[in-house]
This record gives sequence, structure tokens and C-alpha cells, in this order.
Amino acid sequence: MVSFKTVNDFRLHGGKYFMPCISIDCVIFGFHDGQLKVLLLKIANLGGWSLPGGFIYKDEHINDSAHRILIERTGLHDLFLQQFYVFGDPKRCENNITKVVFENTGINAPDNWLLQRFLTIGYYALVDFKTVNARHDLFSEDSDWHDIDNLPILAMDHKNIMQQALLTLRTHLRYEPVGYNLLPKKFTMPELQKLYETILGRKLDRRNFQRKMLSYGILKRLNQRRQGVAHKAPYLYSFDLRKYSTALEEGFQSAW
Amino acid sequence: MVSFKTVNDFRLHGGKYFMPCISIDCVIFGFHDGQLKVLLLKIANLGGWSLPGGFIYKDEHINDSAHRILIERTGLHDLFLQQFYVFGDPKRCENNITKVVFENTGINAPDNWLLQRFLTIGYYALVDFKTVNARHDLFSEDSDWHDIDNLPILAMDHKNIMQQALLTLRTHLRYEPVGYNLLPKKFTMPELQKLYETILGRKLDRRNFQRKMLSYGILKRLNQRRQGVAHKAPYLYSFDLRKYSTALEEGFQSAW
DNA sequence: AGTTCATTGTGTTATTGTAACACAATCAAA
DNA sequence: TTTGATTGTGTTACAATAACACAATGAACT
Repeated sequence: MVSFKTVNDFRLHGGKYFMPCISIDCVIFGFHDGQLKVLLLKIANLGGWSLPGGFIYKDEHINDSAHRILIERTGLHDLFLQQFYVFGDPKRCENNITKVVFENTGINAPDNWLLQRFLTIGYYALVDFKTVNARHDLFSEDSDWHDIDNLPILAMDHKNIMQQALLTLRTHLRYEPVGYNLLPKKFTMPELQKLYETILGRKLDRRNFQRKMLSYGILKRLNQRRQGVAHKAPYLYSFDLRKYSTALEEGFQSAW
Repeated sequence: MVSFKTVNDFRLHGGKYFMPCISIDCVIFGFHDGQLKVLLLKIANLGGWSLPGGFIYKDEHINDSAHRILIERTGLHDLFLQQFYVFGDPKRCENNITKVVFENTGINAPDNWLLQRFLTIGYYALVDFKTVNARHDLFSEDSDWHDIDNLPILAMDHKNIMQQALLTLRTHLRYEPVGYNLLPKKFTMPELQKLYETILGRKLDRRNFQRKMLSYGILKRLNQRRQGVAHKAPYLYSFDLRKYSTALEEGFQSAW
């Protein structure tokens, strides 16, 4: 892996190390306080926010690039990560950040690799909010979680990318297990239900939810209850990782 | 659109017009004689077959590129076409066709755009077998349909791309309507069932299939029956395109 | 012209899954 | 000790799915 001392170093010489015209953008979902959140970076010197993203080393598998970017941003190795769409509108880069910066700072480098048209491969990730160690990078002056229904203005087409990711997650939720990467190792049934309700954007019946979740056979009820909570102490559950993985591969429904 | 007189013209100068390092490969599914088929191109002078593919003009939306490639190959404008995955293994191009051809013909151009590492965006398409006018191009000496379970040897990672496309189609079939683009305008219920059975790779109950299909409300039964067939003449159906489109957007199942 | 037979159209029943709802147990706070 | 929101565990009505039966059709055969 190559490291760059300054942003300009990267802007001027990064093209030697990275594939041209293709980037990766990650929509990193976390869950906290009953809210679905996305990790965003505040763009240095420009204001505005962007999705964490990066580029592909010339000999690197694209899925490894996405993992690397995720690890740099969250410190987490164990997370759910999946391609969901390639954004390939030729106009999507008309207001790209490098262009604006070069104009503002008087740099004239029309052939610079970052001024070309870029496609971006959208990945979405599910991470455990509490164990994330959010870090920003050379190009950003801050990183923070934002509620998905209260987003700041995002650069370029990142709002669109984010919305597509959310749609993908919602669809995904209907056919495959979700939760392992978004929740702590141990969690209660109401917490899992709240996660589902948040992603779907509507209330579910408590008793039917429990029955259905248990019927999938991917949960283990532990001989522990959540301590120190008001009201009746709920049982703790954890995912049966082997069965969870199988369900991820095969899906839930079998309509035909 | 640019056209090239010869293959070498394209190989040597195409880089001026196309985005670098990114290609598109299309898995074109058709249905005939109770068999699911894929349209393949026979690679000129090399033997072996490949998926129809192409490149992205520098100012072209990637989805338009895919459409253009499809039209060039099938003559069809009305088809189902969808991105399904980006193949980004850095080793996938080690045996790429241009490399082999350059070695065989003694061309030495190590910086040639086609010798770089390429990502490829996989699209899959569903087309009406009968109305397709299969055409090959400069780089292929033939094009033909092949049964999906009896494929010839495919170049590079095209076998893998094809298998991923099939998996995607199978999954798709479980949650969204499929058929409009694979069947003629008018078709019988047994023909539709055969299509489903072929994609899924197993038999379905005739009566339950019909009940379920009709329950989706995307079919119109016509006041016509298939003529000149042995045994009882089956009714003809067509898709209600408006309801079909709605179902495509919203999906069938609503597990939660 | 009548018979044969694979195929189609339509229906029934048993089983399973989902939606809607009820009540007792629990535990911190009053 | 009482209160009240919350959890654990049902039950019942309804809808969807799976498995199966029989009459109608029409080309092919005698």
C-alpha cells in the first residue's frame, strides 16, 4: 500500500498507483438509538459532506479495495460488504471535488487523472455502530454518523448513491437475514425488531416478529437476560453464525 | 458513434474513444424448445467462444453502452437489461484475447489500451429468441445460441460471469415477474410454466402454477386458443404491461 | 365414425404460514 | 407494596401453498 504525505501529493501522483476512471464509494450503515445512520466525511476546506470512498490499486481486487477503504474508515474487519450498483452517468463528475479545488487554488493540470470522468462502484456495508472507530483522512476534516432521514447536502451524486443503497438494503431485508453486522454479538428480540422496523420504516407486530425470526433457525437464545433495564428483563440472543451464513447464501423465501 | 474498418484499427486506436480499463459483458438469455439459451460469439481466428461485450464511449452513460451493445448484437430495442455485478479480479485479464493475438501476430505494443487490466461490468438481458437477429462483429466469426447446460469453453472468466448471471436470474425469478421479454407477445400457460421450470431447473405443479401466476394480476387471458396443436387447445395469454411494470418495480413477495 | 390418449381447464382438501389479538410474569420506579 | 410499561407465551381467524381428481378437448388412430 502506498501512502501520500499531502493531499496535493496524492492528487498529482496518485495516478501512478491507481486504476484510472474508476472509484469506489461506500455507504456504511450503522444502527444506534433506534436510528439507522450513515457514516459521512466532511470535505476539507470546502464544506459539504461525502460518502467515504477511494480508488483501486492497479493490482488489487476491487472487493479488496472496498474492504481496505472500510477498514481505513471504521477500523473494523468483520463487516458485511456488498457491491450494489455502478454509477455511470457521464455528467456525474462535472462538479467533482478536485476540479473545484484546482480552480480555487489556481492549479492548472487539465490532464490530471482526477479530472477525468469516473465511474463509481457502489458498495454498502453494515457495521456495529458501537465498535466503529470512525476516522477521517487527508481529504476530510471530520467524519460523523448522520441519520438517514436527516442528511446534510452531499457532494456530486452521493445522495443518489445513498438512496440506492437504502433501497437495496430494504430489498435485501425481505429475502435474507440482516442483523449480524449491525448489532452487538448479544442483543434482545426487541432490539432486533427495532432494527427491522427502522430499516423498513414501519411498525411490526412483536409476537409475530418473534415467531417468524425464530422460525428461520438462525438465532440462539442465551441463558441470560439483559440486566438493569426497566420492566421485565428480556432474554439475550445471538446469531448462530453457521446457520446465518447458510441463510445468507440461500435466502429465506422460496416462492417457487 | 465511431466505426472501425479493421480489427487492428480498433485495437490500435480505440483507446481514443473509449474509457480505459472498463468493459461491459452481456449475458443474453433466450428461450427456445424448452431450453434456456445464451448468445455467444465465436472468437475470430482463435477458436473458443466469448460473451458479447464492448466498451464505453467517453461521454456515454454505461447503461446506454450496454443497450448499444445489445442492439448491435440482437437488433432488438425492447428487452430487459440489468447490471448484476462488476468482475474485478486483477488476474482476470492475464489471458486476454488481444494479448494472445498480439503475440501470435508479432505486434509489440506493451502500452496498448487493450493490454491493460480491465474490470468488466456484467449485464444480463432477457430477449425473445424468435425475434432476435443474431449478428457477429469484427472480432467474431460467428454468433450462436447455446444451451446453458451445454456450453463450449469460454474465454477468460466468461464462464464465471455467465454462472453469476444465471444465479441472478434465478433469484430474480423468485421475487419479480419474468417472461415478458423472453416470450412472444402471446403465449400459453404451459409455455410460461415451461419457462419457469427451465430457469429454476425443476418441475412445478401445473394447477398451482396457474393459480399463482394469475393471482399476481399481470396476465390477460385472450379470447383465443393456440391453433393446430395436438390435444386440447390451450388459451393464449399476454402480459398486462402496466401491471407487469408495477410488479417489476415493487416485487412480489412482501415478507414483512 | 368412433375410439384412444395426452393435454388442458377447473375444482377440492389438507397443511402450513400470516395477521390480529389476550393474558400472565417481571422489574424498576413511585 | 403498588403501579405500569414491557416481555414471554399463547390462541384464533384467515390466507397461501401443496397435493391431488375429474371432466373436456381434439388430433391421431382404427
